[in-house]
Amino acid sequence: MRAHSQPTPGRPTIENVAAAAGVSRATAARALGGYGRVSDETRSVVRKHAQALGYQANRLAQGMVTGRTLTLGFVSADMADAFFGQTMRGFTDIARAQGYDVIITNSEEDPRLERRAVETMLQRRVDGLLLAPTELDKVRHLEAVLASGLPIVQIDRSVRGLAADAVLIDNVGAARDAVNHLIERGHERIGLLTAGLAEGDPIAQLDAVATDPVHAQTPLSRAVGYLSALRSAGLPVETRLIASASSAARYADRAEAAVAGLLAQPVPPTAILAVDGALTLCAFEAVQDSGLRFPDECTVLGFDDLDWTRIVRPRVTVVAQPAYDIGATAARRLLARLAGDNSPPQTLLLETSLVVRESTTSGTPAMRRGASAKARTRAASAPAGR
Amino acid sequence: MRAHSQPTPGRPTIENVAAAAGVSRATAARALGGYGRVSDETRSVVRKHAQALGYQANRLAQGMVTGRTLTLGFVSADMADAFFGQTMRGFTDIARAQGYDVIITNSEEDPRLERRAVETMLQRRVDGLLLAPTELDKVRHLEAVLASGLPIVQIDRSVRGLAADAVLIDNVGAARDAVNHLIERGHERIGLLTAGLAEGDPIAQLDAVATDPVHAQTPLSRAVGYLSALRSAGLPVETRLIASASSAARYADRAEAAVAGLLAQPVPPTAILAVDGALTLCAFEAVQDSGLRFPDECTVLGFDDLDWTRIVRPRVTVVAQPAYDIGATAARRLLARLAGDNSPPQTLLLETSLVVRESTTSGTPAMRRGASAKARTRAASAPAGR
DNA sequence: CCCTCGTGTGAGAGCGCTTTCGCATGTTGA
DNA sequence: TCAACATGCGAAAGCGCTCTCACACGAGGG
Repeated sequence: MRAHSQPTPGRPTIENVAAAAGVSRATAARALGGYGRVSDETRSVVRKHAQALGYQANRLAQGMVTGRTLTLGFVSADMADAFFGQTMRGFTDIARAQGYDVIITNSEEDPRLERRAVETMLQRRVDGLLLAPTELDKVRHLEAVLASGLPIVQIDRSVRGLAADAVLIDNVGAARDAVNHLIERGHERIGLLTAGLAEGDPIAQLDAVATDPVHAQTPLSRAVGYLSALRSAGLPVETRLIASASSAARYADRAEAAVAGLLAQPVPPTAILAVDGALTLCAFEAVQDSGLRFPDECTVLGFDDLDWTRIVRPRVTVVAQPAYDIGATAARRLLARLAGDNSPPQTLLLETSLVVRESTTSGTPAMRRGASAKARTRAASAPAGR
Repeated sequence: MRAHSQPTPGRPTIENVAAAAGVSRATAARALGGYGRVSDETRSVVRKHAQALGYQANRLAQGMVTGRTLTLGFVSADMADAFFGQTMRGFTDIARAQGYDVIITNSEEDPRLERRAVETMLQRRVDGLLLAPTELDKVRHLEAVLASGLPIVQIDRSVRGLAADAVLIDNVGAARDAVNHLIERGHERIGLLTAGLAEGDPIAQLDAVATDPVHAQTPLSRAVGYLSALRSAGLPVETRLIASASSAARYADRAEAAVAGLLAQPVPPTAILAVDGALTLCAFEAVQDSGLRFPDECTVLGFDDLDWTRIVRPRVTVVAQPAYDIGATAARRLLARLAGDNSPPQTLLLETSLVVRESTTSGTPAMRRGASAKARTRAASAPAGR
């Protein structure tokens, strides 16, 4: 009763097209799919009828039989974030050019959500997966994914021991360069605003991270660069110049409180390095509200070249990440894997650039205060050695 | 040869699970899918084996037979844009909570790309579609989509005569409120930075838009609100106070040139209303570079409450759009349609808020210059009447 | 003139799943 | 004790497509 009274309950199928064109299903499929052999005449007839019927191939069915869905998955941390927004754009631009569409989800930096997201991607039979991993260790579920033959490309961070490509920046080097720039400008008392440090001695933690900074949370790798630059320059490393927002409430009040702590010291830093976009914003606001003259008494050098850093006056020197290129490069890597490239996993480090602006060059640099601060500092605390 | 020697060429199927559990395919499917009748014991046995095998249901196959893919499509204009980023977030958050994943594409405001994107979504058999339409007229392809039974929800703009839900803001009202705020603060010479006006008399164009501002490009609807506020207040409307970036290179140099034109006038405006996030940024930078004192000699009131508007000093008064809520509301609307709601199409107008900051309240308002400017203006140009 | 070959086409299997239908049980009420 | 029914399960169809295989046909070589 229900079976045959609805000849076209939904959308036209290739069967309908074939019937209209007076050929078999197989021929119609060949004509539209562009494979096998079909005469030119048949092809154009079939196409005409497909057009007339408004036929749209069912990609689910195609995927079932070919085993390819022409779909990629992207497990981002937060797609409303500027960095990931740019990355997504780069990724989808390249993917689309090759006929791939992208399913995008947020992990919100929550391992449970990430795991669920990856499962969904598997169920949807994506051809490849882009991932900003939340956990950098003991990630058996990702290894299982790779084992099943699904290529993964990581961005922004990279899981230790996972045999998957990664597209990153040189976090340690970028932070080191930034701090060196501050040192060249005469700063000797440089604060750090990072995220994800646990309770206890931050320097010990960072030295632990330093043994393998590539497989660390981004803010910590950058913190390692900060430390390294100070040490190379022979500057003392002070625990109380290191502030960290808990990674849980990373972008919230914790960061504000952390910076406030830095600035409320008897001898505040003359510069603060903030290691991601949100923290940079936070540091800038804190300095602005602290009563210290920006940038003369205390300046900020941040990560991520967001709009506001070049809008405020004086403008803010930042480490710019090639976010779009990270996405684009990751897409190309993934597509290469899909095309059969099975060379050993690569970790690509993209170039960052230090965008020097007035916050670190304008007017009187912090040298004057820096010098006096330095004297007091030396007296107050023993140089933090190794 | 190839047929049976590879028992598990890819991932385990429900057949494998059934075999392992010693039941039929049908029973295994029932146990895992949570439909039909299965004994508790069988269910747990099947689940155990599914777990052990790492079974992941094939959503393609499920989609084929059920006709539902649990996938939604989102044709955004530019996912790297802050407004759309927030909207996406709201949309996906709500969708995911109901088990839906989202395929996201950019139209780049290009009708051709939009059309192709919509086609892809159809081929992928999405259950519903979210769209920021690029063309607001003669959109037969969207009508065809609706006719095929696929629900569409529009955001940010709305196609004339399309029987689909839309989640928008009251652009005219928001702009009018903004301009009224400026007028209350004593401004009488208010410039407009919009986009998408063609060559020729801008006022005539806007009056045409005013007959149906809901189905107009967002910047133009807001321009209509600007005009309306000026007229209600009895202020003259001057063509040369209206600047427009071409919609093609909307966010590029054209906008800069347009603002520069505004500011280079013998008697520049004391305030500029910029009708979207990018234009606001542009206007702010232009004023900053113009030599005019901001905000005393010339201030800016913008759309979209982006980071920088509250970072710069003095901070900038803006019309804030509830971008996240737009996405979330649209998702709820779409899900309601999927749940069977077939009431007549709704157009939901979400509330904007005027975030008043120092750019329009600080220090000496522009009244002083405004007064003298007014005198000169009246002399120089006839009041632009209807 | 027959055999081979290339070309275009159709028949049919099968991708992994859901869902209907019917059958074999076990349970209940008269 | 037997009809009536609920319960759990398996067989099999079918979603829309791709792709292998076989077949029909005409052209060309021996």
